[in-house]
Amino acid sequence: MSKAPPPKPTDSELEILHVLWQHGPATVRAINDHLSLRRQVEVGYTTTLKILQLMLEKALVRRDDADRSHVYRAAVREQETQGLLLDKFVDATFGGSALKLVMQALGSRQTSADELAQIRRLLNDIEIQNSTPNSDDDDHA
Amino acid sequence: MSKAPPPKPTDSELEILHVLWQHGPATVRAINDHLSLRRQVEVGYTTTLKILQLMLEKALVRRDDADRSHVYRAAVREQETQGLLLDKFVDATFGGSALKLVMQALGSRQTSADELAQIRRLLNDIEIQNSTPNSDDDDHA
DNA sequence: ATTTATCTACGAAATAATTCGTACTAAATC
DNA sequence: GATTTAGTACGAATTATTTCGTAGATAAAT
Repeated sequence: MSKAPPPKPTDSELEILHVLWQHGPATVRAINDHLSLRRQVEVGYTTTLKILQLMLEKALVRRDDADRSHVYRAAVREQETQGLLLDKFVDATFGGSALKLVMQALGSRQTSADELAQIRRLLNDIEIQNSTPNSDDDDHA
Repeated sequence: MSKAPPPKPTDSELEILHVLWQHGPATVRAINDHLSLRRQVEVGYTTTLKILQLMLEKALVRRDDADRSHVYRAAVREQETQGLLLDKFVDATFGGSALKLVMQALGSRQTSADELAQIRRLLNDIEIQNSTPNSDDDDHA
């Protein structure tokens, strides 16, 4: 055995992952600049560097150290990571019920007609898939 | 100024709140028993006690210390607390887009026909409200 | 009346996350 | 070539969270 799955990123790590997902591979300097923009208080350069080094150990990022300025890039996918975090969050906050989460998200918040339409479309897709055990594997009654 | 809103509960605190929301006011002993059931490793009694004492300071719970065994009860509502946590989570994980969260929650997970129906009903309600600006404030009946 | 059990209070260790300072190295500039 | 600039590495302080041990008090049991 060799590959443990990458662990859940912390808040700071997630913030960095967002930058990498959005802008692609980047140097510490570039990442730090992005972080400092989206904050009220600037982040210290070595703080960002340190977190990236820890993320490297955790295999959340990879780095290219061919040049003096190392270039970091995300080693985990956005959707997968969000899904992982979502699972934990649903368990901890909504006792594992994704339905409750969705109801809360939609109910206690302003949702535009356009967004509602997108969700309806998704619901339709899901129902089609549920009622169409199209090929080999799936539920059999 | 006097009332700061109660802060975001930590994971352990949230676990205790779940017990209180579900079972109502309870002693440390009773809470600790519930926690120990839902775990692989038992929780130390004084651990639970300590967390409850911290929660009291944070105003997340109240306590009745008339008897020797103090009785604790939640001081924050389930929905409000979940909403608070949800907001933070949506910001940190989905860049503030509740839509992305809902799509992810519904898309990457098995959702039953019954649940889908409930969500549809909710969507209908929301659209009715959106298209019916009946009056500025609709609170209190 | 002792002893035992149960409870609260509190100090403090262990762990994790965040932050930054300092040392060192290498490139760029003068 | 010397100095300034920009980078990495790493130790360590700080803060938050979780955990538990121990002391002291009170009730219950013997």
